[in-house]
Amino acid sequence: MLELAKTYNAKEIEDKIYKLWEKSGFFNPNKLPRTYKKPFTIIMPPTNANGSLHAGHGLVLTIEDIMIRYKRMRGYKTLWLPGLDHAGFETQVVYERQLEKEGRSRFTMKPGDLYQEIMEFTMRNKKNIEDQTKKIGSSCDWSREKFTLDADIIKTVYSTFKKLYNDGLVYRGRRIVHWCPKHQTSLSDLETIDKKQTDKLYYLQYGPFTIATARPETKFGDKYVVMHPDDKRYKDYKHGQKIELEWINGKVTATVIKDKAIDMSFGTGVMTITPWHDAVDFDIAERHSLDKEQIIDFQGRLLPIAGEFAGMKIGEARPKIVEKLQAKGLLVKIDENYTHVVKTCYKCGALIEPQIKDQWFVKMKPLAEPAIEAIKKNKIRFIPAHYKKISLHWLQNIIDWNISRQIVWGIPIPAKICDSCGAGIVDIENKISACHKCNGSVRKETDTFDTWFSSGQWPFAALGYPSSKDYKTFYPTQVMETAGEIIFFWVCRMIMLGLYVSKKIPFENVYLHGLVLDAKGQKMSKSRGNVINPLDLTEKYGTDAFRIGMVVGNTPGTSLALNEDRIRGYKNFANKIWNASRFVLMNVKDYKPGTRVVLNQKQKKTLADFKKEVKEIEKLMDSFKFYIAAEKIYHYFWHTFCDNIIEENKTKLSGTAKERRASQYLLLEILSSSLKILHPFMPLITEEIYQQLPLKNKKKTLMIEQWPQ
RNA sequence: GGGCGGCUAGCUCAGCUGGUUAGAGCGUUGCAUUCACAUUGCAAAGGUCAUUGGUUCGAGUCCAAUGCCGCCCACCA
Repeated sequence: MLELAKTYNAKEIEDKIYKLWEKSGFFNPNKLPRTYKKPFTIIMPPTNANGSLHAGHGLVLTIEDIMIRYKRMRGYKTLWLPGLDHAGFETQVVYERQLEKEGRSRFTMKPGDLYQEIMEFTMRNKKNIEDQTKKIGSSCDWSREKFTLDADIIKTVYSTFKKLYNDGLVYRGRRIVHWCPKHQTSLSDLETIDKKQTDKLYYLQYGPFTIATARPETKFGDKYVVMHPDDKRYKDYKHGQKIELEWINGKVTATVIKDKAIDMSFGTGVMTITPWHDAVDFDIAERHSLDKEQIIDFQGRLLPIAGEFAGMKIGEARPKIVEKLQAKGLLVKIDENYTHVVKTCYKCGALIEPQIKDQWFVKMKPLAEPAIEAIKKNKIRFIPAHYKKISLHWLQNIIDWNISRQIVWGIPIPAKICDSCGAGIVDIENKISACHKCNGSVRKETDTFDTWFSSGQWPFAALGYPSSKDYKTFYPTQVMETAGEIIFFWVCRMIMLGLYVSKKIPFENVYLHGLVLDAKGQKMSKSRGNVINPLDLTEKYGTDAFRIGMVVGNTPGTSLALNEDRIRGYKNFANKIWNASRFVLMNVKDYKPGTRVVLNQKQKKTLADFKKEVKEIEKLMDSFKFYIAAEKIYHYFWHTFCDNIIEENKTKLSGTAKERRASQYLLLEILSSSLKILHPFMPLITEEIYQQLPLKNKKKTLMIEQWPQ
């Protein structure tokens, strides 16, 4: 039937078209015609399985689908592999909030039960996320969908862990970590947020010295007093010298330590250290092999060393301690306006309490070096380019990565811990029953991996490293497209782990999009109540309008203010496409595809101009400038094809038979080719119209049509 | 303390390796309408391209400095 409904209704066609594609099988590269040889692969950033799609996902899916559809039309064997991320800590936090609402707590549950519940929660979300991904029109290969907790993925993650361990790049270390007292887990340095705040700075009398501190409640165990070796004010005190002095809870013996980490211009140039609860102090203590003592427990309460204050929360204890110090005449003065930076948990905002804990660390410098090398040699192209500098800067200053988390929702760390010497022994087969160092008894490690440790291996793991056919065919991949926000969390780590395990860069291009903000340019958040659900927009304006609206003028790397008017404008465009196509279809009913026609000079030029236009768009697509390409197509279709070409040919359609045929040919030619170049951006409407067009050598779907030459 | 962006029409933003009267969408104003489309057409108004200096025959585009705005990184108690 060469007819389109009088009015365009996105809802009526969208589900139908998606089903048509799924049925065609062409999402799966193996089912593409044989001529599609050269692989083009994008591994989709695995979606967090803890909620539903947000506007950012809408952008990810749109941009990646544009690349995939374009390359498929250019004859590439395209694979777009979808995935789901268990998103360890993120998901557990979401689930814990739910538990809280129900008046339950993870700390009173059996770990196994909690794990089961979160797994069920995740599986419910999985279905939801898949349906939503389809609504965006994503042409990904569902037959290859992976989940970060799939058995084969865990196997790969374990073998990487073992390899790192054997190479001496994983160690279990008693080191200071970022501890969230609310979530009862350690975090990596990327998972804390610096917060500026103004507190009181207390100057305390410590024997002959005056020391400054913002945290008097940590000072009970302080028995080292540190100063710069070049500080002339304290030249009479010698390194290692012992001093008897009266402190909060009685007499202590302090030892003088000289260390260059001290800033002579801060306060009095002298400080005491609390190695258990401060990273700088920890380093000083390590350098001089000093004792370290825990003052605050993991729940944030003072330990018996605090004497009468034991058991108190630090917030409660602080004023009382200050009171006592004052009573003892040890409080010199208080600076009320002391502005400093504190670390907070990126999820709950709780103050991070540094703690010393045995954790699994990955030595990063040896992993970073090959990555730095590859990036410097431009083996990986960053879009936009300035991310190259950003990545290099981070990699060059990288510190060891704490990959253990004290949560149940994740991949268990396959290891045994020695009860007597505390050694950690990697034990993937779960066979080791005694410590290889001291022969002590061992217990199973209960920590899980940082979720980024598994997602950092995603490109090769999801493709079935090391021996699958897919891995051999599709790896390394061509493009990694994700949010610029997670360049360190994810992209850099994928580069490092990819190079380390597979010996290859995991992707040739990194395309980083910016944040999607609300219409006013503010970050979307549930608490602000300004979250835009992409599916509301596709519902209201159609998926195609949403998609092209998301990309036009949206430069990679910069944030996008998602204004509804923007999407509405493209709904009008979809309507324009529909009506122009309807007009052409109405006028070609008597046209036989393949008929010979004679074009006049003007028509020949029109065709030639169009070809030039296509070439330019092609160039833009090849250089990842979708934001310009989309606008160009839009402009051509509306203001050249509709406003000029159709108008010019209207009279000829009612001219001589010869003239009519020529115009029919021309209009059909440009319309069908325009639909092809529009297809990556607006796949649903273009497919629907394509299905109605009278063409010679028509393909089963527009999706596998050749890009116009 | 380091680093990275941005500053172009009322609003949101394009403008690649420097080259004729600086662009788009939305908005605004006027006119048109039984023609595929009012989810339309035609036309118009609107910009000292943050500032200053430099390179150049020529700069929104390159260089330097300055000023705002935003972001990231960093162990100053």
